[in-house]
Amino acid sequence: MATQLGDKIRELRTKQNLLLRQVASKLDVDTSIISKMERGERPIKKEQVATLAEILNADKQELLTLWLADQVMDVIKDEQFADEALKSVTKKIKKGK
Amino acid sequence: MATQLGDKIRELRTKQNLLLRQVASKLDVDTSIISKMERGERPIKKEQVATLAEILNADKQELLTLWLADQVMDVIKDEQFADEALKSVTKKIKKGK
DNA sequence: TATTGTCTTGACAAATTTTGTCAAATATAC
DNA sequence: GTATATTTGACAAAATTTGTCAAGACAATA
Repeated sequence: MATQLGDKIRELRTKQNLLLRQVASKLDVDTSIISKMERGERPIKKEQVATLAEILNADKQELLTLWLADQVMDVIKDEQFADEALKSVTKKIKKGK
Repeated sequence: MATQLGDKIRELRTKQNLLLRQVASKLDVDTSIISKMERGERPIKKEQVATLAEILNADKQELLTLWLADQVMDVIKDEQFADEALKSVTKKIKKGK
């Protein structure tokens, strides 16, 4: 249930002594949503990742990569042939597309 | 837009001289749905893949892997950091999960 | 060209899922 | 204890997905 990006955001936020409420207002969502995002209970929108990077002074590219990894993980978790499918996709994107 | 699984299904179906209508009735969906599935215009449900394998005398595992690869591809297509995210996920599932 | 059979397309409403909002419950600090 | 911060769950609104259907396009054949 936990996500890489959620964990990272919580880590960044607490290290900077920011309250959920403070991040929430800047992101323009309810406090409960941020709480759930950090704990992987609610998905984080891609556009929100960029905003979060600004709020938390983090590297946008790094957060976006974590976000994408979470998306992929969500699809392959509990899947028997995950490794083979991942290999196939990796190969495919390496050539051009 | 095209999918690996859709292409495979069409290939299997036509090689066996089966009509959309025939596959549709066995799968219990409208003809138009199969048409769209084959061309990647409609997603294929995981449960349907198993049924399709039976109908088309194909290897269930192979089709399921194609299905999963399509799911992953759907998430990472157009993504700038796809390669890095895939690498990260691959590493993560290799150690136990 | 008309006819027949196959496949494709688009529109539509029903069903499902996702989303935000809110209040109450819980936890943490003082 | 009080006060502040976070979590939880319920709920309706909004958005997306789903199946159904009829009409259109296409191909072969007479």
